[in-house]
Amino acid sequence: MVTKTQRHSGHEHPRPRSAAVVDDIVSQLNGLGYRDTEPRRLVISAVAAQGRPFTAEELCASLPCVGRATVYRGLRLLVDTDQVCRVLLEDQELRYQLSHQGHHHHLLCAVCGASADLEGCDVEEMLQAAATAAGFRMSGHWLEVYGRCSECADD
Amino acid sequence: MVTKTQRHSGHEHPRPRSAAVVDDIVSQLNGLGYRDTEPRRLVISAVAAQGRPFTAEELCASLPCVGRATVYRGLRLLVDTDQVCRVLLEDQELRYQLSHQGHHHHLLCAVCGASADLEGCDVEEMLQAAATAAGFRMSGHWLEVYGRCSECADD
DNA sequence: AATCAATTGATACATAGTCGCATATCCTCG
DNA sequence: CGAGGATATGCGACTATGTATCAATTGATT
Repeated sequence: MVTKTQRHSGHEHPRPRSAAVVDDIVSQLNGLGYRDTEPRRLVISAVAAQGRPFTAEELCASLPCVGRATVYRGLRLLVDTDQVCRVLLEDQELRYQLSHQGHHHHLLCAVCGASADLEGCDVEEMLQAAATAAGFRMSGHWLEVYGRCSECADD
Repeated sequence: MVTKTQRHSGHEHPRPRSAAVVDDIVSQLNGLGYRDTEPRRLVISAVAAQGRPFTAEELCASLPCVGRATVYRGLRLLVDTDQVCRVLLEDQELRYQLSHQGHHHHLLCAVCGASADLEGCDVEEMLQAAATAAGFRMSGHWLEVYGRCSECADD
């Protein structure tokens, strides 16, 4: 377990993290013409508070004061604006996660559910080449990698 | 046992293979202890007759004489025994397709829905290395590649 | 042919998500 | 500051995709 509740002295990071994340997202949405509403903020907050990939229903459950449809709408908005990305588990279950912007892939731990970004992996060119060889013009791809994280690796 | 005589005339006749495919699948299932039933054969036949990735409901629709639950059960059995594989479209729609056995990936045409197997693409090692670097022990992955096939490539 | 577990079909249920619409809320403008 | 109108919310019904239940049927084995 790497993340702990950071009781931070306020020196190195001038702002409390999740609140800043929420503000940031809200202002981005604002720039796109979406209003800053109470339920929306609650949804974003809840999303930012999740430690690992979560399901839409989990999100609903964590927001008993917000209507289910509103949670779903908020989540959809976040996905559509690339603030949140979808993660597909090995058993086909669809989960969501705060996006670390830009195109990337996920490493998913089958045991604890943790997710890590796959760094330094450039499959793009390889896929491009293979697609071209098959007469396709590639426009995108979807990749998920499954395994066990270092903490769950011990059998 | 039905031994359908395979009339094969020279080349480019991609057609009357389906009966043989059905027999082959049925006998494989047989070897695993599953019965050879009429509805099951109908499902397998319908699967083999599909020209491209199909949805479960499409399959149901093409089999009005077979109960919906039976179609779903048959499809699940085929997936579980690796006779059929799942294909995830760009918009997250789940489709199915006769499997060409062994681990492989699909190239999916966004226009006509055709699918081709991705040959000569070995992402495995690359992913393995990246996963290891992140402290993961990789156990599997899921990859779909999207684009346009040669016939739909014309702009 | 008799047996009996596997299979089927109908229907109910489960899960994930969307839609319509009346009401409430934000935000811009005067 | 206080409308007014567009946007968003909440509710509940609805869709889509799939699974569970269970009585009735069927296929393989004897």
